[in-house]
Amino acid sequence: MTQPLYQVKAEFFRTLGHPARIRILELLAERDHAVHELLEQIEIEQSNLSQQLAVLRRAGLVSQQRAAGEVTYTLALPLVRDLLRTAREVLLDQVTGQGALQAALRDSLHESA
Amino acid sequence: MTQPLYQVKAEFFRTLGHPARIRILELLAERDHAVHELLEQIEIEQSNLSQQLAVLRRAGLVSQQRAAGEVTYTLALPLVRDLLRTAREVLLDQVTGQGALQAALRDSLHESA
DNA sequence: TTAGCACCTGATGTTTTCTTCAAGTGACGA
DNA sequence: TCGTCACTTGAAGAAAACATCAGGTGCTAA
Repeated sequence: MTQPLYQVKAEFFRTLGHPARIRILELLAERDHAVHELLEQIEIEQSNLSQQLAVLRRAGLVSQQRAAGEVTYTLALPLVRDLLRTAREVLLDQVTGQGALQAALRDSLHESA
Repeated sequence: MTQPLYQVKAEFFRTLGHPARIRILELLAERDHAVHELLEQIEIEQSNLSQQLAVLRRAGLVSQQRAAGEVTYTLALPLVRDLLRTAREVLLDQVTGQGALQAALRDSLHESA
């Protein structure tokens, strides 16, 4: 019944691996949002948004609460903010090519190049 | 031609969203590994491993170098180590239920509960 | 130059994920 | 109670990702 750890991790990352879901999480990282607010920011159909929110709910990444006739979503795991920030850093690193540069530098320490 | 940022991010996370690829990255986070070494640790077929390595290569997450008749893979972006660590923290947070607890605590600061 | 090891690639059938549509629920005001 | 607003759910076809197989490349050593 217990899944291997690397499978849980993979599933977790796959949950983040969707444009709409990333946008949702980034918006929620700023502040809580009602569904209709998310809908304004993200150009997908309402029912599709609901589906994606359901995926995030099932994964335990967001939680919802109903109030004043609207449903508001919250980031269930505050640490996700850090994860998103780190991911941005990785992508920045990749884009500026510093990744390759650092690797080359590191190699030059124990190669004769 | 230029893809929206959230799509790039989603693609990035999707690349991490596979059990074998996660294992590869975690092994490479420890130290460089030759393909046959990876094969010993991960229970998939050789050709499948190659496919997954190709995915990681295309995504720019790993790089390969040939030496002494074997191909060795390296983590191309050192920051990926941090990302994997943060992801572990998030999952730990989720599992211990501290996510919900922290959220409740945070809420209790500006609600009257 | 041939053999063999280490690894990569392309094609193919299968599973999974996505999007969309249609129908459904639940709270609230008229 | 009826309608409506805000949102969710289920089903189904389309698209993407996977695993596997067969064949291929490149290096090394005999």
